[in-house]
Amino acid sequence: MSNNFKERLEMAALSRKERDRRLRRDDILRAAEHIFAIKGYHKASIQDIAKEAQYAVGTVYLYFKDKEALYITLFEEKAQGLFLWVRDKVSQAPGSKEKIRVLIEEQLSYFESNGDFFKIYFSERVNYRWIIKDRISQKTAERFLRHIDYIASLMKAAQEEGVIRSDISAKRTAHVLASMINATIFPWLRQEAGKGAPAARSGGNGKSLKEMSGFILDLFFNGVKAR
Amino acid sequence: MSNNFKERLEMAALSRKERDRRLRRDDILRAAEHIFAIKGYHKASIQDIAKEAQYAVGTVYLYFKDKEALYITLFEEKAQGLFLWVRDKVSQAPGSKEKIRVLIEEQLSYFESNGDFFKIYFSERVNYRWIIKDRISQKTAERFLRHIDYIASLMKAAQEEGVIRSDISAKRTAHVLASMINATIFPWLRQEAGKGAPAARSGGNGKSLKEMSGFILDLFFNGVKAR
DNA sequence: TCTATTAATGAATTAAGATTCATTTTATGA
DNA sequence: TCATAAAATGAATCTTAATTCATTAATAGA
Repeated sequence: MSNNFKERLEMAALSRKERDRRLRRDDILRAAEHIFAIKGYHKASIQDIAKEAQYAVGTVYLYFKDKEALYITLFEEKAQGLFLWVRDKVSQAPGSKEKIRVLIEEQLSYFESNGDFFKIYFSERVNYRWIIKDRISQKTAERFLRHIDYIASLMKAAQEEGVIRSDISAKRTAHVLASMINATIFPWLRQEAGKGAPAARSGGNGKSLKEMSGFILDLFFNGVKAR
Repeated sequence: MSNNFKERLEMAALSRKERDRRLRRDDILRAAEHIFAIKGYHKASIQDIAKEAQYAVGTVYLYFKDKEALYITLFEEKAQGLFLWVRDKVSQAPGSKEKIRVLIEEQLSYFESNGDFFKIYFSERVNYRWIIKDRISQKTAERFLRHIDYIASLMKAAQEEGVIRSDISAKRTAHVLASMINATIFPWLRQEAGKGAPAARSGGNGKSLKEMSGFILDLFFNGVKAR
């Protein structure tokens, strides 16, 4: 959780006690992340999470209202981290085409180094639950749509720069790009799924996840037509 | 359930009693389809389903071993229907390019006329659950991968015909196409999600789902690059 | 019409796991 | 060191909903 500069600053400003509390809370979040990644939301029990974090069941409730709140907090913090990370990197890239390249590359890169969150993200976020009303679905849908809006703004800029076609909706294009990223992760995830964190190791096609960004960029820009 | 020719033939061959039993089973499946679509697997209770089907709770158990079996049966039958439908239509199309067009179009078309299954499919199938081990995840993953393999075979053929590029993996391309279809459904689904079955009505962009196949085909073949 | 057989019913039972809270442990500071 | 407050514990409780099964209703054949 406290993994970026801003948060470290915040931490320093807290009292000893508050800092302690934050540390324990983060222990629990970390444990939850791991358990949710392995079992999924419904199969993960508070017992499992408490054991993993080496606390008693009751302690978990001292830090989180209930299981749902624990899940949502975890998801929000991690997703926030992903989006801040990606936006930061993209903002540093020069032109539109380069921004798109960086977007793809850094999103994959973040996933590659956050194995457990990665699994959670994929088993929930992609879960097109616009239909269903519970709090978790609401939150994940919100987050996702905000990300799509951001990508759409990049697309818009790229259209204005004449880098991509202007005869297609920026938002729809954003959806397509986001999906292409997922699609490419798919087969990679399967082989990695065998065991442990998917991070770092090089996959069946001898490629790390990040290395696939070229493939996505190519397909996104040029399509599949033979030339 | 009994919605195709083959099944109607099978029905005719059964005894009165067996036919009766099949009819009731289908009542329950139909009710389950609706309830699962509204609430999702976990929130849907057997009570809900029984009430919807106008049977008692116990009756449901006369026809299905448990909730999981009910769900899997439903999913399998519907997914089977989708894939048979699509394959049939595709097989009637002439060249590779045309087959791909028909694939996209008919998949959208099937969804458009099977609203509830459509919701279930999207809230479960896309749920990249390679990670998680329960029976439902296994089944949906299996089905999905079989479909991907089928699409990959179309891609392979298209490569051999020189219709699409040969420097990219057919399977990865299949994943990308499948995802593009989903991506396009996304925004459409959101507006439709408001209420009722998503079928038939024309969406916010004034387009029915099926009408979007042109957009997908274009993007898939030509990419987004300005020309 | 009258059994016997089969099917349907839904109240009662189980199961699983989330949540509480009285008790115990640890930390603080006088 | 001791008294007090804060934090942690985990067995007991509560919830929710799946599953069962003794009872009732429907059906079929004699």
